[in-house]
Amino acid sequence: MANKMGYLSCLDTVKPVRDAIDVINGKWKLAIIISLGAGNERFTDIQESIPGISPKVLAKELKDLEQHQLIKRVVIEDYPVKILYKPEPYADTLTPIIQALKVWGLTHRERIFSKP
Amino acid sequence: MANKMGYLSCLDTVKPVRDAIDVINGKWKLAIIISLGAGNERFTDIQESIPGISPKVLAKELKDLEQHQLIKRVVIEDYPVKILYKPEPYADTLTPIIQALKVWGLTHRERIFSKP
DNA sequence: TATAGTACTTTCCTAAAGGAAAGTGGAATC
DNA sequence: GATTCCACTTTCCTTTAGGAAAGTACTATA
Repeated sequence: MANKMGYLSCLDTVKPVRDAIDVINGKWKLAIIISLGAGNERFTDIQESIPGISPKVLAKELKDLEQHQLIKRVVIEDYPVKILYKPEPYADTLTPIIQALKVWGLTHRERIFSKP
Repeated sequence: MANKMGYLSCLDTVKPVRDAIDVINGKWKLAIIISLGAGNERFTDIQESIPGISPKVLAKELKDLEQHQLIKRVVIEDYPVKILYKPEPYADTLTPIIQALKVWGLTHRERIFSKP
């Protein structure tokens, strides 16, 4: 039996792209990964390195990223206790995505400012 | 004067990445670009090629993408009138992002299913 | 004793995203 | 005359994202 669809299938690309988007969705997740990648480890440092993020949102996104095994929360039993967030090696696999978005964002901004 | 920040700056990456995310945000925009890239042009074809998308959402996202000059809406004055959506050349610049997301999505899914 | 820092949580609120279902208006087809 | 196709729109509703501001529990420091 022949298939009856009049449209062209694109599921082999749409589905994995959607899977990726479901993990790194929202305004903040990649920014947090980038900040950790730059070396920030403390809650307050991460917060200050990302302009506009509130502590509530940061706390929630950190939990999400931990669940996806992209970062880990490390408790250092000093006095006082220190809490560090570190990227897991798995977070490195996001580098191509971050790079592609960075390049595109830069040229897009150029385009917008150069042709009004 | 020295700077007083205790955190590491990552704005040179965070800002362009956020710019890009602001354009391709949501669950559907990249899927639509992919569908058009695969050759779908008609509203109903696009809708059927992307499982789960509703006509309301599709109509809204198409308008967004047109405003960002990533696609164009073409009216063909036949009887009856035909409406075609075509990707602009600028949409091709998203290919590296789509590719990176596709690759990541595929390996992520493998990872999830192979290690429970 | 007072102030400051750390890592959050809590409350309250608004806006945006998005799903479900039905409807619309024309033209074509049965 | 009725149904179907196309490209949407409209309405209603729920969920999610996210901002603002204040609070908390602990410790350290002046």
